[in-house]
Amino acid sequence: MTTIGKPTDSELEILNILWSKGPSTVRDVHEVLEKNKEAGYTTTLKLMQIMHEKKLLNRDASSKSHIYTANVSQEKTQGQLVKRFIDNVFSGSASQLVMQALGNHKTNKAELDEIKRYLKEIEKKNK
Amino acid sequence: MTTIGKPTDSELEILNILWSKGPSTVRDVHEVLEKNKEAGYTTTLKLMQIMHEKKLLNRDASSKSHIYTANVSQEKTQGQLVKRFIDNVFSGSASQLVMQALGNHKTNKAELDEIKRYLKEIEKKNK
DNA sequence: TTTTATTTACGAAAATATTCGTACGTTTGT
DNA sequence: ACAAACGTACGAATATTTTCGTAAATAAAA
Repeated sequence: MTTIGKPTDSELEILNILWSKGPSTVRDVHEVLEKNKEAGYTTTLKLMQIMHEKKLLNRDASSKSHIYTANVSQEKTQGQLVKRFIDNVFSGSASQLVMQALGNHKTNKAELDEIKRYLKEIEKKNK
Repeated sequence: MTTIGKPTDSELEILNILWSKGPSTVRDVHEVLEKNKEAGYTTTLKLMQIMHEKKLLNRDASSKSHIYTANVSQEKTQGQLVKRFIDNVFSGSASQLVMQALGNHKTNKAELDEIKRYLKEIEKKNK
């Protein structure tokens, strides 16, 4: 298994767009990015080219406007990022992260219920 | 209130040491760092000097070996990092982060119990 | 066809983070 | 007093990430 380096913040923004919108051109992605921040078109282009070199993205170059797709799964990437984050910030303690996340973010009832359901599932499996 | 920029990974390593060991000299910190990775002494020194400039650290320069302490609280810093992380990686959904964290990290029973207790507390407050 | 717009490729500047060498002062040991 | 060890200050080299200008190719419009 080849371990892919941590995507940078900018790369993650692009991955998020591709995960949510599916196959997209540079312009598609750029238009979404522009909603939230100033950015030049060639900047987005360059980033996506680099991500393609790094195998973070696939591209179909058969038409003039190349079409990019994420080449890493959202779940797996999130998992890697969470693991690293827990190690860096909470010395490896997942429960500390969980409590910090629940404490500061005013979580609503629906979310809490979902988490409780999830906890029960885990406990069932652990038996 | 002055918002302090996100500490880099290296800075976070140093903060973690200071949070756990309390007031320390550069050498103290450096010896801990060395256990986990190659690092030159002046590199650690420089980092801590920069962190002092940025007001991340306090220092007492009254003795020859300056004594540094963290100038940001662990809880608050972790909170800021968690918030940013949730925004960047989970589009603001704390519960998604929680489930991802619980799912991948094989959490043991003691930790799960602690989390359940914590959930109950939150629910009580929300009433 | 000629011009205009769109897109890729590419190099390099700018910004940020990390690492280290060296000078110089202070303390410690001989 | 002298040398060795230790510590800070500081500039600069590296590395990494982000940004953008410009040229060349292709497509679309006039």
